[in-house]
Amino acid sequence: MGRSPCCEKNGLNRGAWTALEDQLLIDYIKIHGEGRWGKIPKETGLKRCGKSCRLRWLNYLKPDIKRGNITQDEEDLILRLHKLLGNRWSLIAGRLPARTDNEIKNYWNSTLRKKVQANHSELPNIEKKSVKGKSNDATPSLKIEPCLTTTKPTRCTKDEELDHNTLVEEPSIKGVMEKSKEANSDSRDGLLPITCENDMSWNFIADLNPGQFSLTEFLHADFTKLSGLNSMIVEDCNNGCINGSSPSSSEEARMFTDEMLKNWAGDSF
DNA sequence: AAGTAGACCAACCGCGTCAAT
DNA sequence: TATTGACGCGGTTGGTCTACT
Repeated sequence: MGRSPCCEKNGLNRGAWTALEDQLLIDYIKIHGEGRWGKIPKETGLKRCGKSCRLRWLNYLKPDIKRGNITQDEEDLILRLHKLLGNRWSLIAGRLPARTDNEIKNYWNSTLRKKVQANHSELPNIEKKSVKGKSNDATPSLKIEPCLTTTKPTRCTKDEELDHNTLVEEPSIKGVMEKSKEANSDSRDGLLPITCENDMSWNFIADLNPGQFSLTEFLHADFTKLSGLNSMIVEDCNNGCINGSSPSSSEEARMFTDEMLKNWAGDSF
């Protein structure tokens, strides 16, 4: 289907927003609330497209946004969530109160990725694999891919939401395991083996209600139920799921180390 | 002081999805 | 059922600042 441009580009301002533009947008949203972004340029006289207005509001003007000074706790959480969810910035941001997906994405790209790469370079057997058909050169390009990378987000359809709600109401590990088995049984397109990387059943973690947990609650959440998942991951990964390579030991294959689970679960683990 | 490289981050772009018609 | 507009997302770009030579 054809796709029309989001807005007429002629005559629109581009680049940094001015204080006046910000004020116009704030005033409009104060009166009319969020949404109907397409109407904003027409009704306020702003020479910006609706998309720009939305982005500006969500990332900078919204009153409850916290900017800069990402704490150690937040950084730890971003690292864990990124390992869990991949580049699903909006989901990660949903677990970090008052942080935007754009800020987290930028922070990851500018700061955390390097840290992760530095850490991985100290672990010679993990992820540092040569590209098929090419030998490692002197400066191998280290592409750190999270276990659950999905380059494009998948949204919940209504059916999936139903599923998700069931899981939330009855968050038993059994249900999760069965869901995982179902996912394993219908190999997508008949091509992809179900792996840590493409197993959509992990969305049950990704799709916990945003705002359901505060940062502190998330960090202190009861992750003991994940121990069952952890063993599944070990099983899957021992079958060679991590980016197609076989981990050298089951310990390396585990998404969550015992220490991580212990940390997350607290003393009750 | 001038030039350059790298880091940071705000904003833009293209695409997938949803909902209304 | 097909079409269309709007929204939301992740990836990318480009401007600005800072450190270094």
